[in-house]
Amino acid sequence: MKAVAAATKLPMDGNGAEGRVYDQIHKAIVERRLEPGTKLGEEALREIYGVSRAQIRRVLVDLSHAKVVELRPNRGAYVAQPSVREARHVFEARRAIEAAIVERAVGRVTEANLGKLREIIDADREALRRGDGETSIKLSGEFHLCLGEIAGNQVLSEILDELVSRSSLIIATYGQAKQSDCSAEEHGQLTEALRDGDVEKAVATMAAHLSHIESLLNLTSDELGDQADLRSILLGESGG
Amino acid sequence: MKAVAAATKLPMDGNGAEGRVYDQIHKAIVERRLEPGTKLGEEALREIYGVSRAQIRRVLVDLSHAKVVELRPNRGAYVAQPSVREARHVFEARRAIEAAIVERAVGRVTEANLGKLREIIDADREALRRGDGETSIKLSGEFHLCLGEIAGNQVLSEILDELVSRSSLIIATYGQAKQSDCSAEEHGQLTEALRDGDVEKAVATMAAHLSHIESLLNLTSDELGDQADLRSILLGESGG
DNA sequence: GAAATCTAAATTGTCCACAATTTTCTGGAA
DNA sequence: TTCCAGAAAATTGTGGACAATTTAGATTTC
Repeated sequence: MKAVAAATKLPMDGNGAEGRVYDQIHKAIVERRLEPGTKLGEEALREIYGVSRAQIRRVLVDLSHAKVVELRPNRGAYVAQPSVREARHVFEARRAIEAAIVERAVGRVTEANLGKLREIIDADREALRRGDGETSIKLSGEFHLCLGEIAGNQVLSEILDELVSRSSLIIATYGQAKQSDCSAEEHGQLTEALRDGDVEKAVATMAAHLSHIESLLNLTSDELGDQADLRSILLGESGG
Repeated sequence: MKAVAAATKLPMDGNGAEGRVYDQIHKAIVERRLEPGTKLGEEALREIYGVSRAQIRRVLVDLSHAKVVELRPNRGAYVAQPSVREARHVFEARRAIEAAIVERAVGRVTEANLGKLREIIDADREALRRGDGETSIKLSGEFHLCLGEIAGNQVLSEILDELVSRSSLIIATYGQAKQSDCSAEEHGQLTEALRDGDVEKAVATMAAHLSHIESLLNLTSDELGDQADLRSILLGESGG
């Protein structure tokens, strides 16, 4: 159950102190322990991780390339706050990329692969059962990355890695509090289609799945999620 | 005719000295003035551009994220040498990405867009006529990036930017010396399909076009192009 | 002569002090 | 009180000095 996350080599994976710092910050962002917009001060990070500021700066540059951190010149690094437009574009890109991945995966999937996928789905169901949304989201991402690995195209996998990470940030920004998560069920259907070698069904299921996730987001506002939330809360609940 | 290249904002575009250095090195690599595998020494670059070594290092990190430079720890920066496998994966990824881009472009293209595309094609034909392969290749890439802009999805555009740059490096590494370039003709067909709003034809033309480019490469060897070239030259021309 | 070993030079990696910029704090005027 | 200007503090940006590593060259050995 060690996961699939580190499947495709990130810029600095595990290499020395910088790799460790990169992994920890990246993980904290993707797992939504760091809220979008949070300032990542160099001195604070230096103290936390006990490395030099130069190393922190290098890590922040790498994280900014992964699009989970935004570097504002002379003003520091912040956990990225994807715009509504960016959110839509990311999901559209995922539909394109993952369609291609699923197409390839159908012709290459092995029994071992199917077992791995089912394992992730089961763990996801278990997490949902006990109300562990945190773990569920992580496992859901893992399912997609695992599919990327099965497809056997490193370039597509790396693109997918980035898009899945960004999706986490997007859900953190625009996800509704009360969110019925049907990922496990849809992942199950996808796995069945894969087992049956049914390309069309697999591709269609993936497309529907991604659109479903996107439809659960609050992407109506032109600005940040917070504002939209505020308005809908004030208009809807206390009746102005 | 200023081009479309700087359409999507790269990590450091134009910003200060670093942006200038980034652009110049990136351009030199993509335009094949720097051979794959060339060492990019920090001291040499520092002297050439008259900036500090720290700035050079930052630029090299950025270029490595763009996959046109490879950073080998403790050994320096080198112009990337894509493997055969990577080359195949890049073109496969391009088929996926550009199919999505063309799909979107069909519903959004304006007369002005079509004019711009035809302009690029005409310039390309003109370059080919006078045997200027250098310019032709650049314009060919520009055509694809322009299409990306028309599609209006920033995420897809940025992915495409990277893949087009990498394609240049791939062609530099595996392209045959004598290469019949039909890009302009195929770009013309694509533009017509776009004008007619014929999604299927446009997507099919793009897929065929990319496969055509890939088929002109020498991707038979398991290793670097140089070795394959050497063998085929020795076996084919002087008859061992 | 070829391979291996040691030495010297060159190159990359790291840290620290200082400069430049932004942010925060303070005080005063409307 | 609210707004604005100026000073102080905090933060980011930059360059250079030094350490660590790699590369190239010379010497020795078989």
